[in-house]
Amino acid sequence: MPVIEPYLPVNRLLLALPHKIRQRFITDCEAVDLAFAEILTEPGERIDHVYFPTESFIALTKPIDKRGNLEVGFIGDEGMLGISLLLGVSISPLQAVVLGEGPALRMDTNQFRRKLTDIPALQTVLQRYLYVITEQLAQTAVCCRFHVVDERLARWLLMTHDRAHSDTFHITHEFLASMLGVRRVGITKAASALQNRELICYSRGNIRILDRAGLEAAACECYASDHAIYTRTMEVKTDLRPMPLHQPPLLDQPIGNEQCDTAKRKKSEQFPDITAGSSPL
Amino acid sequence: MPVIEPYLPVNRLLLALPHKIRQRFITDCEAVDLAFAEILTEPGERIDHVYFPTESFIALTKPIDKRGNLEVGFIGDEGMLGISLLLGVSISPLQAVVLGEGPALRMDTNQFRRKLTDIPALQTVLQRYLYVITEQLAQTAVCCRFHVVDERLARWLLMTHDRAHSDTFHITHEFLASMLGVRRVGITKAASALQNRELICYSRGNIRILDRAGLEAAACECYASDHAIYTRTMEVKTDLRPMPLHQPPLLDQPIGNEQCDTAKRKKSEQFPDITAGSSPL
DNA sequence: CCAGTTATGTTCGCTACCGTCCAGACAGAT
DNA sequence: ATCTGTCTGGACGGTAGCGAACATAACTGG
Repeated sequence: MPVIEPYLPVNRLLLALPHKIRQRFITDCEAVDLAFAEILTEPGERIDHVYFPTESFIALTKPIDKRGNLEVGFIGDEGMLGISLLLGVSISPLQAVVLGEGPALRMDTNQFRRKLTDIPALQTVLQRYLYVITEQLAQTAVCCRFHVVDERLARWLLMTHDRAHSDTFHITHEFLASMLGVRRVGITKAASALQNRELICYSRGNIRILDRAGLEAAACECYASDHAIYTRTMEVKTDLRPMPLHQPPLLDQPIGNEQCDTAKRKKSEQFPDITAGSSPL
Repeated sequence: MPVIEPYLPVNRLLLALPHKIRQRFITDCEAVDLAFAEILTEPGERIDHVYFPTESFIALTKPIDKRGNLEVGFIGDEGMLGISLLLGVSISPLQAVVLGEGPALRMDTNQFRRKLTDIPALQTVLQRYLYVITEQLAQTAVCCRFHVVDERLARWLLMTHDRAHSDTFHITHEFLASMLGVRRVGITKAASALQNRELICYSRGNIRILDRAGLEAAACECYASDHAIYTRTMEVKTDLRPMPLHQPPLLDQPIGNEQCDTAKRKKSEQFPDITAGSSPL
């Protein structure tokens, strides 16, 4: 029984904008449909558009010496792709690949930079979002070092569930393996374990979340950490009118591609689903 | 024969400032001496001061469920501690612990925020620096996942060498183990291997770099990546007069502590020592 | 110079994951 | 109905790192 929450298909970062400005911003965006496995940015290449997923979601991955990739970040309707423009750098640091097909809003880089200048509240919310991203990167490093595949897989499934707006989604073991930086067999084994515990069921790439609370218990504490940091940082109700600062000249010289705790939470209500429309920033 | 480069003991980020402004900035700082193993910030706590190391250097670490720490970032005279203030967040995301004792410049948080508003060039250079940090976090995640202790140790020694302004420094195996997130035994083994190859020599915490080029060959490509990203991002000669933007309200509510390829480079001259005074931003 | 502390070296069995290969199972196309 | 490609499951030996314990060695302060 898939329980699909009623929600507004809008990016939640944009909910921080005053209503009229938000409407204007959205109409200035182009509505696009992202296709599964589509690559939106490559590391070292120029960013042409920023993306605000609404029902789609995106993985940020870092390629590594022929041994495959490692996912280091998730972007769903709680985030955006292209945040480095906030720092005046229009070169993508990472690869961005579409994990969940669906609609997104996108905007031309130059227009986005003008919006940043014009809309203080946008800048504020994106600065906080960037802070969250850096926290998540550090969390990912720790997770990769200390946690076993089973826990990491559970975390991954939860993060996907949060952004998929559905209890089912399509991801093969092979794909999962490249996200987590392990062998496909490792995923098969870990996924079997989760299936035996009746937390998920899957077949030929179709995954269904059966027991979300159980999955949260099976995941490492990194999931809870990420969640806590997001809500703590983004949901602070402060006035979004800032003091004047400056915007730097854009750094956009394309470069080569050569670049290379929480105590275990007891109950799921400690982690309100960030996909629920319940918590506007 | 330790070769100590002649250099100006000033933080290199500040070299991006026009001379007079830089002098004023430095006189507005407090000169402090950092002691080994001193903890400057704890995750989740308020940032009181920002630090610009000149001859000291600092590790950014993330504590993890009782299994110890993991270092996710280095701060020497090429960087600063407290960069999250640039995003309007005065809560430290990470723990900062002094690795190399020595002098640093520090400034009160509020004064620093005023400086950010007043000095466009400062904001610009720090935005780029933050971009570099995020890249390094992603690199660290990948490194932790894919590379063996020997390579990671070599990388760590190189990064320390870059910031220590000396061929010798003091770090015990125990301490190193907590930085790399491995057992002390693992460090002992890896360090013995490096010593047998006559790349380093050490005794009771005193480490001396004997063969820097050899160490670079022994390290994973992450070292080269980090280096390349730093120089690419920071050394672009652009005009540092920006367009007007805004500064957000400060987010400073303290929170609990519960939070939890480059082709292998052939020659060392591809990696000019970033500690050399040679490359002002 | 002895005793206590700190730093390093070594060993044991154990586990998670590796690289590789093969086998079955299912879905859609011909 | 067979074929073909995709997806999943299982098995092989090999290795890096774990946890725990113990053994030196060097420095430190009486």
